[in-house]
Amino acid sequence: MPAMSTATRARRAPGTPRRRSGVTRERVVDEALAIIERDGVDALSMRKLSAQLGVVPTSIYWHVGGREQLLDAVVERYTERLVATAVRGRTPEARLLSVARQIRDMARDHANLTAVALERGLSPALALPMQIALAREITAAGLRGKRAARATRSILYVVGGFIVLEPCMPPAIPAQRRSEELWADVEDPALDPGLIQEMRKPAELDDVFEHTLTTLIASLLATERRP
Amino acid sequence: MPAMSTATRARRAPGTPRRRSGVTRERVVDEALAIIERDGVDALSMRKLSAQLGVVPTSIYWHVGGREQLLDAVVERYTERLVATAVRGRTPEARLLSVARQIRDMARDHANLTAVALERGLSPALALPMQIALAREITAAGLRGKRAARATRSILYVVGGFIVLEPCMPPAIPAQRRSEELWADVEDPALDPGLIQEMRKPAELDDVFEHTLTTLIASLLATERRP
DNA sequence: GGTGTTGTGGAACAACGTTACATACGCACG
DNA sequence: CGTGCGTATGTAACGTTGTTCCACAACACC
Repeated sequence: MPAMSTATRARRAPGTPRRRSGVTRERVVDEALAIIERDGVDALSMRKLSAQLGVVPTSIYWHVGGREQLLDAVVERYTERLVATAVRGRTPEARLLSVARQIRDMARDHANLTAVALERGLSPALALPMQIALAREITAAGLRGKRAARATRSILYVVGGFIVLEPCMPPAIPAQRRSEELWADVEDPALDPGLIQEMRKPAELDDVFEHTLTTLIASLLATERRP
Repeated sequence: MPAMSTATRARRAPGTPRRRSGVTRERVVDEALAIIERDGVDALSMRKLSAQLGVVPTSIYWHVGGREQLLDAVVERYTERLVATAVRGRTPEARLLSVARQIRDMARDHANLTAVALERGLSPALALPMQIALAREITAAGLRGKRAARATRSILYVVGGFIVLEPCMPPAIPAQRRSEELWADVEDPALDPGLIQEMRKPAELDDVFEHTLTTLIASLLATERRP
């Protein structure tokens, strides 16, 4: 079996599918990717996938080595498809925020695939282009060396955190008490009443994202640039 | 079947186990929690669990309603066990950082349970005490109303992000190229060479956490307090 | 003692990932 | 033109999973 990611398909010129079934490793991975993107990882069953390709399960076991390796291949293919878009903004702060938003939007547009990629820990390869995009703006902002690296990682991890956190948030998972409702019962003299009142309103994740990153970026650039 | 979380166990005084098998809803949930905490969610199978309790699977299906509801019960029980520890530090910044660290450490000490809780979206109930702890320090720092709420959520979400992000990081998942290795091939004139050099060293998540939160907290308090 | 709720056990269903084995195809070589 | 070998597919099965149906024992209560 070929099975290996960048496989040497034996003594065969690469990219020649042939054979009567028409099922290629390419097609298997593509179909799997489509299924995952549409219905999530759990919806991907080797049997259904093979049926959808009009073959018996063992065939796709021959092309890709197993479910795990198939998922790896899907993530790999997904990574290849990601393209960088233009960075907007004039000030370094605005440009960094723009990159951060892009990363988050991209992850959100393919939530199911992002989940798989993160679950399998293939995030580094997936995140490298974004790291570079961030690092560019940070360099442009005047940060150097260790301080620049720390700023890059700070922003990257905070953005990544929001991405991974999103599927865990109430709107995504109903049938449980939301944070706002829990705050309704809170009475604490050590807490500002106005704060409590605000916490009882539902949290808009987008707003928190914007506010957090604006604050963080400003601070990273300011603190590090001056001394 | 009782099945419901806060169940009315029919006409029976609450807390009287009886019956010859000795298997109670309590014991089932406890055992499930122990298994998950030790070996992760995937290691929890209804059959193994029942075998470990010396019963046939249908029994535990009677006590808890099914796997999903069992997991909910486990998370609920886990939430009850969480206790707040003392907050350290003199300045508001130090105290906030202390709370943030505590939240992260707590999640890390029970990584498997935290993962389940987040996966099932029961984070709000789990995070409420921590939200309150944060809100207290923020109130003490002088922030009020909407600004205080935004600061609370910013810190909470960043901490939560680091928690959820941790299992996705390279050390947790080997057998793939780490971020540092990928940076080895990066050559970009728009990037500070010192930055690239630093990015080639492995990232210490703890350091990033400390640096990010120190920066963020300082900025949240400073920006909001002055005007 | 009968009666009914409260549990337990046995057996089975459907679906899953995966494997061992046999078989058909198609190209390359003699 | 035939033959062989690697390539690709099909058949059948194993072991595991969550879950349900049904029968039956144990206890509480009237």
